[in-house]
Amino acid sequence: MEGYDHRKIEKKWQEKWEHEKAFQAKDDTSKEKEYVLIEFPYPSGDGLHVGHIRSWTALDIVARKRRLEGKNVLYPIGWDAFGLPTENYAIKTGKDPRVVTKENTDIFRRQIKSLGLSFDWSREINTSDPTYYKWTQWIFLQLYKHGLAYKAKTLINWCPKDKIGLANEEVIDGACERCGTLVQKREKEQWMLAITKYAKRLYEDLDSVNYIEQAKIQQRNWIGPSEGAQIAFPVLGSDKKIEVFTTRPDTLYGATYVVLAPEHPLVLELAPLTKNKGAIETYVKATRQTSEIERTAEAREKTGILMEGICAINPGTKEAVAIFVADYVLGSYATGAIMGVPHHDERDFEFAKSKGLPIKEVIEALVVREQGEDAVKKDMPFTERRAVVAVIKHPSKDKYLGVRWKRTGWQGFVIGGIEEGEEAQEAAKREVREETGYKNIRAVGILGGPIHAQFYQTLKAENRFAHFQLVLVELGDEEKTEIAPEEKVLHEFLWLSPEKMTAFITHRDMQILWDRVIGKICYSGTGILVNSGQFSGLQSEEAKKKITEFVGGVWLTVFKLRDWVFSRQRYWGEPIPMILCKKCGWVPVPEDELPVILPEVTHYQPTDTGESPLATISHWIHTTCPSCGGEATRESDVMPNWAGSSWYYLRYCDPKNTKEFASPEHLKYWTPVDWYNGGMEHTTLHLLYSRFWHKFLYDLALVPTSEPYAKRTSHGLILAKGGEKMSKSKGNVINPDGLIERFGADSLRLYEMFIGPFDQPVIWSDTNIIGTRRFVERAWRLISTFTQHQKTVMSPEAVRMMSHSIAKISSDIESLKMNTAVSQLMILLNHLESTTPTMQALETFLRLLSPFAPHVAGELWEKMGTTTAMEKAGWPTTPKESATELEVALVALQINGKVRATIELPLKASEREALEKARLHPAISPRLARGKEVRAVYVPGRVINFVVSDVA
RNA sequence: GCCGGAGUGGCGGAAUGGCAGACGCGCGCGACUCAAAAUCGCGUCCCGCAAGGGGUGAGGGUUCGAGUCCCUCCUCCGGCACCA
Repeated sequence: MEGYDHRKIEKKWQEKWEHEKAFQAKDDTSKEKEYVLIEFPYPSGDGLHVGHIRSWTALDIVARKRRLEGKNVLYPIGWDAFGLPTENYAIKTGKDPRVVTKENTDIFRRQIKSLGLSFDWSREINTSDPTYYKWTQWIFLQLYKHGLAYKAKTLINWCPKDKIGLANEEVIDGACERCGTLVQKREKEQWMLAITKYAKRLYEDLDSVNYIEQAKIQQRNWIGPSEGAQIAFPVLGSDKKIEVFTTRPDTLYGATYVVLAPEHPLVLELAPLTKNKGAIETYVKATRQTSEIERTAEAREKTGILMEGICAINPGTKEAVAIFVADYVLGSYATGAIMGVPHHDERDFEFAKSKGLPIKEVIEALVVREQGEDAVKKDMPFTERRAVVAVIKHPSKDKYLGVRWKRTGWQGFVIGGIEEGEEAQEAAKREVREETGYKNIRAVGILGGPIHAQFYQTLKAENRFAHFQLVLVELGDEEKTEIAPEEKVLHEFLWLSPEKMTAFITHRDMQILWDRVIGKICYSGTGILVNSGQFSGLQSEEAKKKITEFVGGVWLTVFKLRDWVFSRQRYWGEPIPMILCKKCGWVPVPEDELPVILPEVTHYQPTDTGESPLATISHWIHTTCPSCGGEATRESDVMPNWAGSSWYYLRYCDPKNTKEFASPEHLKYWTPVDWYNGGMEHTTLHLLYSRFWHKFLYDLALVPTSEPYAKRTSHGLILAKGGEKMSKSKGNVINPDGLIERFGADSLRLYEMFIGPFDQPVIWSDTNIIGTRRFVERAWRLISTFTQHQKTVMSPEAVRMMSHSIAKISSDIESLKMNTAVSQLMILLNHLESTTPTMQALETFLRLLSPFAPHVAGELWEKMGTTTAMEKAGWPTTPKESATELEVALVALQINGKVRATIELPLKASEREALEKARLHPAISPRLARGKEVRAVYVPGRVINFVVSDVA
């Protein structure tokens, strides 16, 4: 027997696949296609990461299975080559980024091939290749021509030491990634892409795609729609209006001030009308210099400045309200201005308190019970009741009396109805005496206004509409009188500290009242309007629309999503194909002059002014205007590295096309991507950006589908020891080359699939790879010693094992449960080893193994001397009429849910037969005899459970 | 704070509401060997000699039966975070 030599075998098969172009996708539209995609890598100097292997092997298994199933598979690879690390390396070494990229992609290509990944190398693309970025620039021009690319002033991250603009991902905890200097904000004109125009569609169309739920949720949160009203507050003595956005127009009558964001244009317009213009301008300036960490620091006190001498009119109350400028209001969200409603918004409450502004209650809480046995019954009238809630303070300690109702589990306070003509305080005293027996009530006071609750009163079988008044009761001492016995059994009492009480309370209405006792006055929920003119008495939902209408406001949806800052003051990216003419303004480069080639430079350092190194190349920068022929300059900013990756999956369909980014025929055949796997870290940037570009191209009828990816899955990260991310700087990166050399690509592939649930993060460990290596060796030993003397007919047990394995592995691959698929392969091999397998069984095993460990499977297949080529043999399927008809199964016998024995029973056994047999079992019959059998449950093929009372 | 995900042996982890710990790593014992490695066999949740009992972050609930479903809470991880 020849030993298993992974080096020899893997080299042989990799050469064979390369030579035969085994994985080239044919543009053969007569065959059913499958487009399987992984995120193309950034070719960093670190080489391939074990994390790449996890994702790519999983989809390689999918691609290989699809080929065996007869599909025409496109599984492409390329390079997302533009980007910061290469540029930073170039700055440090002076080496041309093109050369660095070439070196790195060579390393990646060699490593990928050594893993036996079945990529179609004939479609390899590179985003930094002019034949590729020509089309990236072309798409940008289309965006510009359709009004989706525009220039705007934005704040960029500026490192004052390196004198360089930083991308968000280079800012770590508010400091420059390289030198640690605190990052400042600097204003700069930048190209922007109007992704917000697509916000609604990007949000709604998530319903039409098969993404993992978490990715959908994250994108939805990121896009962040929010419905509300835009309401104008006129500025007194001026024709200006402050437009605020609010989701709670029902609280308008409680708006006691308005706030403008420091960036709001009205700030500078209104400042001259104020008495403190200078101070306002100083505040605005100061905000801009505040660093990111300071601004977002936790528990930071809200700052702001009053615009003295001017005020606005609350369109509801018609009263004058103060105008503030404060940086807790964001300039980039909604209208950049808010109305301050301190009583019903936590942030406004905090601000109003620090500025001494009026706090006005306009909503009384209404809690509607919607689930559980006391949920409001629809179509049933309400009976109204007034009630008191008595919060009783301990005579000496800082404790309050908690009440637990034994029957329902309701936990709260002493509570009771107010009788006809009774005062709330009187009612509270009476209830406290009756329920608790406390005699010496020292003080009683009403705390705040009423709150309301709607629920179903189970005892009386009616819908209740209760109005609670909170009464605070202090005791003189702990002396008690005996209470009525029928009261006594109803509840128990506990003295609780304020913290314990917060956890003790079970119902929301009681929680709201308790909040008042511990000083939380602000209530941000909905309820019934008060102090709101003609709207008083309405409920929040109804009042929202009515008040908006009354003050001439607009009901609309705003999004958290911001437009995409598309400029980078860098070198290693696609030049933005725009020209600034002194006469004509911004003029796009004519399409027939594309690509605008990224010129070679001598140094890659950005300039002191923060402009791209391109700005210093005068022969490139100075050009003529395509429109008027006059003097003009090129845009020196480049695109972000999200640009090339926003459409690369389209280029794979037709990578050599010089006339179009891809031909309509090829796109029609190959798109959409059927299965796209990538990291969760790309959910809100890359994935959203490419959906945006795709939808834009769809609107121009250049792509056939409205969504690029039909299905999206995600792999969990592979972490280094201690749960840290692997990075070169921490020196904890695992180089796969050594593992492939020692254990072989097949063992490594199997190990990465076996390491844990595919979608969860795992911590890398070197020791366990020995397990999959042993598995491969055992398969090798078993099959390479195979002789023709083997049995030719499978035992029923073998048939069962085989069909179960086929079904399990097939479905596990589809749901990326690769760890249990490998486990099943191991179980199957264990079985084959312990029996005398048939040739057919061994062949099926190899076909199941081949997507996971293609080299060794191919070699053993060949060794078996099978006449059909493995690719032709196809993916195994379970025989239609399997042996399940006759099957017997192990059935657990339980007494009161506890397993006492196991017996073999035919699947088809009737309940009577099964129970009869079970009752006779030595572990069962004595136990049945000792008690009284109440009932028996029979689940065929699974379990028999005897419910026995009074078992001794 | 808000939105997700996860808590199961020494470790990675299995388990359509139906025999908890599959499969693998590690460990222990044995076989082979002069010996070791490799390989093979057996064992390996906890308490107990055993019979038996206990056990899936904690506490309740639903069910004949709960790791799995419901409620309350704790811990860890990820994302967002003054979004009006």
